[in-house]
Amino acid sequence: MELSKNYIPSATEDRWYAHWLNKRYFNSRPDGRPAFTVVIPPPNVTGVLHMGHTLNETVQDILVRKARMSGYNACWVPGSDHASIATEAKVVGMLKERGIDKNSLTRPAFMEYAYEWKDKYGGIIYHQIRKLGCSVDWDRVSFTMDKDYYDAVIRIFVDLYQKGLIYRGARMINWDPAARTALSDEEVEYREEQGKLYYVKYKIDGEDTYIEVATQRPETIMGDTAICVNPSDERYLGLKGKSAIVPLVNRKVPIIFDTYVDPAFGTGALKVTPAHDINDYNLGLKHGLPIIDTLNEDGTLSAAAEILVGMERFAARKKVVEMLGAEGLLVKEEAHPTRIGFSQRTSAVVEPRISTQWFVKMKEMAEPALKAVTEGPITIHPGDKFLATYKYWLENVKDWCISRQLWWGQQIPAWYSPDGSLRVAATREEAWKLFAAGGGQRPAGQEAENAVGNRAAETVVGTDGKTFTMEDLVQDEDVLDTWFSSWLWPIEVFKGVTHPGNADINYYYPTSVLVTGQDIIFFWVARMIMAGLYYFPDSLPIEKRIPFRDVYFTGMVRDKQGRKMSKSLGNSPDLLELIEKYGADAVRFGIMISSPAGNDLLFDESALEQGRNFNNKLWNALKLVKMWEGRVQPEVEGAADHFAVQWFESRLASVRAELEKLYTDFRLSEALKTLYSLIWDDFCSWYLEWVKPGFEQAMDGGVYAKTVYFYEELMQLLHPFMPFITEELYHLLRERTDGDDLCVREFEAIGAFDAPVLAQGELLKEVITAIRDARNKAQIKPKEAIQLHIQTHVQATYQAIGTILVKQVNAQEILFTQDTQEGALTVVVGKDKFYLGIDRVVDLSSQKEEIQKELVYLKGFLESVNKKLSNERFVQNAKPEVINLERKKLADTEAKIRVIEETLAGL
RNA sequence: GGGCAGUUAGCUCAGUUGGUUAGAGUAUUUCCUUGACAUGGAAGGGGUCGUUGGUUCGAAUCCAAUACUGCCCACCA
Repeated sequence: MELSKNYIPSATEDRWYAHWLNKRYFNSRPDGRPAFTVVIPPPNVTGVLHMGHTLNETVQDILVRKARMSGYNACWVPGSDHASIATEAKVVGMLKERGIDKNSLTRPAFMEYAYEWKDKYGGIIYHQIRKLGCSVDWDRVSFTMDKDYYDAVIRIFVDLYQKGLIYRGARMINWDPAARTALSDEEVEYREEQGKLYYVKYKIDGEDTYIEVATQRPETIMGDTAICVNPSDERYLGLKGKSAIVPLVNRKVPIIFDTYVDPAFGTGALKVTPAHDINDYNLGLKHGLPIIDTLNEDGTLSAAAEILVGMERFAARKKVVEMLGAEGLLVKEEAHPTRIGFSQRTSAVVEPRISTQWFVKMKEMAEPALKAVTEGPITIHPGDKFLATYKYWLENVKDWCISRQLWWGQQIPAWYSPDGSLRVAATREEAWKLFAAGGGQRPAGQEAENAVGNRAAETVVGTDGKTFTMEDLVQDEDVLDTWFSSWLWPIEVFKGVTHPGNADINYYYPTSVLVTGQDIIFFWVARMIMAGLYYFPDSLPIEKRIPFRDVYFTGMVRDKQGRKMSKSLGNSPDLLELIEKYGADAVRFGIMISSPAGNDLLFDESALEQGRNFNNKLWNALKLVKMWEGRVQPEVEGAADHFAVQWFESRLASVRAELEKLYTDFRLSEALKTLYSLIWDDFCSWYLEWVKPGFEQAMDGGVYAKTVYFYEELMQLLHPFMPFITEELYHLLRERTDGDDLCVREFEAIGAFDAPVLAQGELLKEVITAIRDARNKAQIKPKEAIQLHIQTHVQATYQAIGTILVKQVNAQEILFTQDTQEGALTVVVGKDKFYLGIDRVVDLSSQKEEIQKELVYLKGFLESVNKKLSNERFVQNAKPEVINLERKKLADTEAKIRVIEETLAGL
C-alpha cells in the first residue's frame, strides 16, 4: 500500500470512531471486573462545547481509555443538562424573533417550543463529543429532564420536604428582572463598575434643618422607611427621637441609631430602604421598619413608588436626580467605584428583592460533606489547593434558594387549595389525599404516609369554611433550580433514585473520578457530595455513599492574552473548525500538553500545531519501518545482542514505570510530555537511526521484529491521549485479527530495566553529539568520512556501541589508540578523548577556544566543589551520601581537567 | 475588607521530602534537502529562579516582609 506523504486525520478519524462503536467497545455492563466509572459533567443542552469542555472531556477520555486498557470495566456516561434559566432565556429570545411574547403563551405551549429548541440544538454537543473521540457509552445518554430523571428530582424534593429540610419562606433574594426570576447567591457575578454617589438632603421634620445622606441608588428614595446614623456619631446626637421627610414623596420616617453605620463613609447618615438592599432589610428587621417595595418584577417602578410609576429603574434614577436637583435637595454627586451584581445567565443587573421562595436547609447537609473531604475518603486534585475554599464555603453555607420563576425545569410539587394552604406531593392525587386526611398544614413524614393510604374524600372544607375538590388544587408555578437536578447526576444516571438498588447503581456507584472545572465547586461538586451522603442510608459505609473518590479540577482556559474565553469577546475558537484544521488528536495533544491540574491554561494554537507535527512524525516513523519490511533478512546478528535494542527495551520499561506513577498522581500533562519525548527523541531520533540499515541494505529480521514491537508498544502507551492516529498506525503496522484493536488491548506488565545499559546509551548519545558538534564547527561536510581514534582506559565500553558510533558520526572505522595525537581535531567526553582525522588541514583555533572555555567552566566548578568539601561544617553536617557525591564530583572534575589540559597542550 | 494560589529563558511551563553552576516545548541563530518526515534533521545562544531580609555547611526549594498578577469569599450606602 502506498502511504501518503503526510498524515491526513480527516480520512481516518470518523472511520475508527464508527468501528469502535460498531464493536461496542464503549458499552459497559456490570461484570466480574472492577468498575471504573466516570459521569460527564453534563454540558448545557443548548450550548456548544467551548475550550473548557474540550479540556475536561479530553482528560476524562484519557483516564477512561487508560482504565479500559488496564483491565477495568470502564463506563463513561454522557448526557446534558436542561440548564433551566439559560435555556429558557434562549427560547424566549427565539420566540421574540418570531414575534411571539412568552407571556402570551400557555405553559404547555411554551414547553413545546422549548423541547423543539432542545431537540434542534441538543445534538450539537453530542456530535462534538464524538468528533473529539470520547469513549462514552452512548446507550447511557442521560438528560436532566428525562421522564425518570424528572421523577427522581420530584421524589427528592418531596422527601426533603417531609424530613423538614425544605421550607418556603419570605426572604431577600437576588432577583433577575430580565428573566423575572430569583437567583441563588452563586448565580450572581460581581463586577467592579464606576458608579456615582449622590448626596441628598432630607428635611428634619418640624425644623428648618436638613440631614444629608449619601446613596448610590436615588431611585429607591421612595422606598425609604428610616434614616440611620451611628449612635457614637456626635454630629447627629441631637436628632434622637426626631423624624426626617423623604424627598419627592414627603413621607415622615424615623431617625434610628445603629452601630452598623460607618460614620466615616459619606456623611455618616444612611437612608434605609428595606425592600431593596440586603443590609437595609436586616436593619429593617432589627428596628421593625415597614417595607415599601417600589419595584415591579421587571425592574420598573411600582405603584408603591407613588411617582414615576412604570418607569424603568435606570431611567428613573436619572429622573429622580433631576427632580432632586430641581428642588435643591441634591448637594453633590461624586464618582464612586462599586461592585455590581449581574445575573450569570442574562447579564441583567441583579435586584435584591423580597419574595416568597423555596429553600433547602444546608447546615446539616454541609457537615458530613465537609468531613468526607477533610477526613476522606474523597481526595481533591491537585493537592489541597481547593480544600480551603471548599471548607470555607461549607462552614459558612447559607440556605439554598431553589425556586425559579420559570417554566423550563421540574415544576415544584406543591399544591395549593383555594384557601391558600399547601401540601407537597409528587402528584395532584397524592396531594389531594393529604388534604383529605386533614391534619396540619405541613404534615410530618409519618402522618403523610398514613394519609396517603386513606381513601380520598370527594370534597374538603377549607380553613375559610368553603369546600373545594381535587380539581381546585393549583400547582406551584415555579420550577426548581437546575442544580437541584444536577446534584443527583451520579446517582440518577444509574437510576439510583427511581429504581433503588438496581444492578447498575450497585456496580457503578460510587464513580471513580469526577473531572470538572473549579468554578463549579459549590454549585455542583459540594452539592453532589451532599446528595450522595443524604440519599444513601447511614448504615452503608461512607465509601459507598460518596459520589466519587477523586475530584480532578481542571483550570480555566484563557486566551493568549490571559483573558477568560467568552462569547462576548469572541475569543473562543470553534472546536469543530479546530478539529477540521488540525485533527482531533492534535487538538487533544495541544490542550493537554500544558495543562497541569488546576492551573489555568493559556490556549494557543501553536500547541495544536505541535500536535499536528507530532502526528506527522508518528506517520513518517511508520513509513520508515514499513520501508524496511521488504528488505528483511533472516536474523543474523541476534536482536538481543544489538545495543540499540537492549537500550530501547530498558528505556521503554523505565518510562512505563514513570508513566504509571504520573497517572496515579493525575499528572497527565507530564505523562504526555514524557511520552512525546520518548517517541520523538529516544525512538525516532536515536533508536531508529541506530538500527537503520545503510542505503538499500538488508534489515536484520530480529531487529525488525523488535522494532515493530517497540512501535506497537509506543502506540499503545499513547493511545489514551491520541486515540485515532494510534489505532490507525497500529493497524497499518501489520495485519490484525478481528477484534485486535488498540482501543481494547490490555497493557502488559511492566518489565525490569537495565540501569548500566541506560547509562551507556546516554554516553553514546553524548559522544555522538560532541563529535557532530566538532565536525560542524570544523566545517566538515556530513558526507566527508573521518578517521576516528579513541583514547580510553575502558575500551570495553566502546565495544558494544562502536558500530553505532561509527555510523552516526560518519567515521570509516573505529580505532583505539594509547597515544595522544598532537595537532588533531580532538573531542573530549568525560575522561575519554576522540581524535577526528581528515585528509586536509583544519583550522584548530576555534576548537582551542572552545576547549579553553570548557576548561574555565570546569575550573569554576571544581572551585565550588572544593569550597564545599573544605568547609568543616559541611563535612560535619551533610549526609554521608551527599559528601560522597561531592567527593566523586571532585575526582571526576579533576580527571576531566587533566584530560583537557593534555588536549590543549597537544593542539 | 478577608482568604488562597502564582511570579523560573522572548513566550508557555517542569523542577516530588533543601544537595551536580536550573530543565522542557516554543520562538530565535547557524548549517543541512534525490534516502521516513522542511509539519523535517544536526548543532548553538539565551535565566544572578519578582524584590528584600532570615534560617542553614548549602535555598528556585523552608520562614518573614514586600511588590505585582489571578481566583474565591464578604458585599459600606
